[in-house]
Amino acid sequence: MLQISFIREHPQEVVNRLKIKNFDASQLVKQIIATDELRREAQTRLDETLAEANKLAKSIGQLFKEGKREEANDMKARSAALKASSKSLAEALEKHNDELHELLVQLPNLPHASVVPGKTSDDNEIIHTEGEIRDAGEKALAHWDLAKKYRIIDFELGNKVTGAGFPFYRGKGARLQRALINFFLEEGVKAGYEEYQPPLLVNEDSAYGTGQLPDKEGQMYAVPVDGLYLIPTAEVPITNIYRNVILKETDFPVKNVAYSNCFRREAGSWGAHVRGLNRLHQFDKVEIVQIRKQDDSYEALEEMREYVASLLRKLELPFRILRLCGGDISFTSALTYDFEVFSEAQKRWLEVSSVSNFESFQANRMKLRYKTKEGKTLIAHTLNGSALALPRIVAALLENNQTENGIKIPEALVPYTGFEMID
RNA sequence: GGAGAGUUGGCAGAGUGGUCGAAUGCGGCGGUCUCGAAAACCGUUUUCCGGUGACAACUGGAACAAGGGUUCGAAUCCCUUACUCUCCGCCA
Repeated sequence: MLQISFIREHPQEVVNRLKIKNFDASQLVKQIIATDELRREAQTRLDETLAEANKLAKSIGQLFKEGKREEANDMKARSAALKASSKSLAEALEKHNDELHELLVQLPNLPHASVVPGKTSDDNEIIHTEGEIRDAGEKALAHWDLAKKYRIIDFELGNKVTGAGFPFYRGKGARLQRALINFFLEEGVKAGYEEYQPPLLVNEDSAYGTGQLPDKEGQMYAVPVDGLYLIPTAEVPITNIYRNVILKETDFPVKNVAYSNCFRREAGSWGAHVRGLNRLHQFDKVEIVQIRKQDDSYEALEEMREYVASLLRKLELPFRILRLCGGDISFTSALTYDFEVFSEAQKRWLEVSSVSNFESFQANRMKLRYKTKEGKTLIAHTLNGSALALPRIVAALLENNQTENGIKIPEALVPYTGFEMID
């Protein structure tokens, strides 16, 4: 959510910058400013009425003490009238507040100056490519075939027990999952992140805080009887730690890493290109979250980008980094880097990580602030990134490392798996 | 799940209808003292929304778990919800 004060002072800039995201904000901004004006008027009138009522109540008390009962009773009548009008003013104010809020949440975050216009993912800029792409040859198997051949992931069994998109991992497949999770967490801790193990279900306030509600309600599994939601990413509980919090300067930088299962309904997004591990309803992911002061959040973003690159390097996977164009960047993000690894049997790039700076967009909605040395209270900046999501990493590891004798585990991972080959 | 008690400022903890945004202690910040530090002493210390004015300042309103109610007036009385604690039951 953008700050109302910013919109009020820079309406044209908001409209111009949102054009990069192919979002026509001109009407919305007009409505927001008009509603804000109504809201402030109502606030002023309510305050005046309440001020009078407060004064009156005080003098009534005084009169009672002095025994002037009759005068007091006269004033009571006036007070009652004030009460009625303050009530209707309060209702009007609340209505304006709600309306304003409803309008504000429709406005996407402003893109960073480096974000280029564009319509779709085809317009994303490839800013870095690294690693060797080998020709896996005609006989190369896709990961779903490899999974079956080595009996390490069982999709059919998942279908039977739960449904599509909920596979079983077994044997060395399960151990590979566990190894990757540990590897990612250990690397995160080494890089200065504090490890958290969050709840997998969150309440409505939390789902709202990071913007899953109301925008992406249909994407989350819900437990309505308890008012809870299954998290689509650890970002939700981890960022919500700081909901309604005012940090001190000395608390910075906040760097957290968390592993969680992630649950996504992915309604209506199934098809041939999402076979196997390419898209799941339940998957594993290690997430990094940073909270920064306003002046160094972009340094943090670059640091996170380099960190994610270092993970892929250690896993010896060929990857590239994209800077998302205005049309592909998310509603809440100001600047996003996507990481894709090349899957040699499918012969396509698979997105494995998304690293974003949300600037104050999330923090404003969550009321996450910090106090400067001078005593000013500012909205913090939030950033997060996958580091990393497992399924597509596993898909690429299986496909890229297949040999006649089995699947070779990258060296960096062997201490975690305890084996060098899946065979 | 049953019975009872509770939820106040960063923390501890007063406050049972008006003088309470809220005592006191601790912590934090600034200062005096000191070569420096500790101790002591002095001062200061929540947040949000408005208005005037604009690096300051002044001023109105709101918030004592959340929401609603009673009352001229609520931290204080009533109701609902959430959470915490104690005892019992159940249990990985």
